[in-house]
Amino acid sequence: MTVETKQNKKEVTREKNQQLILAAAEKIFAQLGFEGASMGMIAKEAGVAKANVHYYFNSKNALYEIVLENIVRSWNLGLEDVSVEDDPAVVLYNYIKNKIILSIEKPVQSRLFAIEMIHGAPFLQTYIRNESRPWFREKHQLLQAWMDAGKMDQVDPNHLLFTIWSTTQYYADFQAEALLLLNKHEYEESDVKAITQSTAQIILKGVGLSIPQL
Amino acid sequence: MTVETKQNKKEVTREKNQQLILAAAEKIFAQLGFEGASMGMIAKEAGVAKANVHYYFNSKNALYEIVLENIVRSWNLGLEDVSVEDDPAVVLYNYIKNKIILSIEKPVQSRLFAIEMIHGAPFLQTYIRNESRPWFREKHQLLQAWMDAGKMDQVDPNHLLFTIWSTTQYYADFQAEALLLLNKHEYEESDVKAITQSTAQIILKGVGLSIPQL
DNA sequence: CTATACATTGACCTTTCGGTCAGTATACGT
DNA sequence: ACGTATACTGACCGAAAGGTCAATGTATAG
Repeated sequence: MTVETKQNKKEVTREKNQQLILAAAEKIFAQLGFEGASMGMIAKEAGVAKANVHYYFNSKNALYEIVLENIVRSWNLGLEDVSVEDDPAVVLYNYIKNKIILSIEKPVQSRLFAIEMIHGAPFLQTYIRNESRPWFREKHQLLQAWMDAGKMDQVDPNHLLFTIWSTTQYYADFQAEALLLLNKHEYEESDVKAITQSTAQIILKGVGLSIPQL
Repeated sequence: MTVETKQNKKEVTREKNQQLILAAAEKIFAQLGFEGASMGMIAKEAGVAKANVHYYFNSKNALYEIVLENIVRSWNLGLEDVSVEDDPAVVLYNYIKNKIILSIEKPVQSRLFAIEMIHGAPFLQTYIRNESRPWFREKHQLLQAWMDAGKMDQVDPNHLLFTIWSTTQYYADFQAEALLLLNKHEYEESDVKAITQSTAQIILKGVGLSIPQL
């Protein structure tokens, strides 16, 4: 028997219920917004009593904040170990591809983040200021270095990043619009391929790169 | 004295208050979402009694629906009188430019539409199915015709339209994020120019066109 | 086995919401 | 000037929300 495998039943239950509540909260919040969601609905979705949700997470505000920060932490990844030496075409292609996959697989999280931004980032303001901004500046410099080295066109790095984010997140946030206009009930595997191909083609060619051969 | 200038005071007041309420509703709904907004807040913002809001608009649902439909009607413009004979570079550049101007000038409306889509388009579903879809198909054919004529690259027309929408609306919907990362309090005239330039450059070049000289 | 600390819950409290209504004020037609 | 249709409002209602709490159940330590 491996070490550390043993956990007492209380800890297991605690962990399980917290995860259950967090998952339920993510879903309900994204579906109905912060005000539209109720602690009762979250409790029901998680399969626990309402008072028990308050036992683990003091208030609705606290629960919402934890859900949001979890999401931001998992989304703010990508472009981590990249240097000026790398090929921008490969790096950007993979970044776009991963963002699209994330949008298709975790649309609920993307939408929750979008709602927070639309409302003016009341909960995430300081997080973005302190955590996202340094990351953003770093990537700005990386892109600028590539441009200065003549590896890609001169484009405002800020807006290039915004363009990548907006185009990829669109398929999660505006899924309802996209599916209605495409006359589909859900994205299929072929759609994901087409989205990735089209988006990468436009953006990469748009900055003087071409889709890398894999 | 010009004809038709004369209106009785009641009609004037009626029209004025309705507009006041609609403007207030647009603002409050966009700021707080449907559930977050309250009829009391809308009344206060409009400077009338809550019961008076119900006098003009029967229910919160009805008010929200009217606000939404007004927005969609004014946003679904552009690309109207375009034919295959026109230059895609000019047409797309103007379309992008106008969408960006609209996003900067009416961010509240853009956000309200975004919230509706994020929630799965509960109110606008039939409108999009019946009104937007034919428009969408038409523009799809227009783009396809340009591509078949060799006037621009072969790209999925659906995703090209989605790309234009997402990149332009980003600056309204995610204004909080953009401004925080750019370390600004509001967009300036120079930003609008830069946004238009960068976005048009990437997208137009991305589909084999170049920014038209005006 | 027993005591204790933790987990869970139904019942309850206060506040706020959408909506109603009876009554008052105001502008217009006669 | 007067009566009527329209505009407007304060007061009120039931429902539902977030949150609290005392009481009960349950797993672990000694």
